[in-house]
Amino acid sequence: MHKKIMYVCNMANSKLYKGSLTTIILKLLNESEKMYGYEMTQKVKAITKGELNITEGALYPALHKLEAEGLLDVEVKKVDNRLRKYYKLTEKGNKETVSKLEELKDYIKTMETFMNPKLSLD
Amino acid sequence: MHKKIMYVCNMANSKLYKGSLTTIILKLLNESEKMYGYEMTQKVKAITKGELNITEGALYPALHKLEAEGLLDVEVKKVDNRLRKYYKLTEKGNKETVSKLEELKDYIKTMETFMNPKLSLD
DNA sequence: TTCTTATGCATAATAAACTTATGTATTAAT
DNA sequence: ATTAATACATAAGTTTATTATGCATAAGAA
Repeated sequence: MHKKIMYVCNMANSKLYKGSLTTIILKLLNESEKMYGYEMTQKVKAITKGELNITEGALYPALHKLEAEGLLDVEVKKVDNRLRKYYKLTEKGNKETVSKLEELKDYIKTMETFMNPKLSLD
Repeated sequence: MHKKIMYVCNMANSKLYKGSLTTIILKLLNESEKMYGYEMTQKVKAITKGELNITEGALYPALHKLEAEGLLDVEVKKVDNRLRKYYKLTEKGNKETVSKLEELKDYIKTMETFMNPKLSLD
């Protein structure tokens, strides 16, 4: 291994508020039917124009956890002599996706209410 | 102590995305000039109509940390024979408030972009 | 052809930021 | 008289991320 610093460009980081990652994964799979881990990191980067960077150290354990909870199914494939683990939502996963998306929407609405309060409650 | 279960009504919880609390505190002090801890928990509850409940176990350590970082100043007062620790923003705290609010706005914008992508990037 | 970057997975150590569960103490309400 | 509200605090444990590695193949640049 001749790796020196493989993390050079960490770009003033992307502040992932803890708790969002699971929702992000579920949302991706809700749209794409099936995806593999690396693909998710690239897609998130593309959609958010580089503002959100999912680290692999967070992503893979999160995927394993979701699988263990029965929210995801896995299917391993070999492409170009490299492994890919394709994940897709189970039925349980679909339900959880709905509630997680609802939860995020509520959170955003709440925080916006908080940031721009309509009436002062002093 | 005759305390049995003081946490009974935990109300389907309030999902505070980790990382938001500091921003919330700074925003409160940015508007109210000076506040004490318990007052913050009540105000947040009121503004968000009970959707956000700051727990004391999170709040007080957070306040101590912000003070240690020089973002807050403290002034202890005795009201009705009970202590109150009034916090207010320092100059450094004012600057941090601006950047934290900016950061939250960016996060919300990014997540909205992610939830409602304008163009499909498949 | 050799080095680097990109693709693709994984995990251990650490840190941050919470929740949960307590503890103390005074005042107000039932 | 007991409970609820006000007001602080902290320790233990959990969750969830970052940082730092590790392995392996393929593609591209030097």
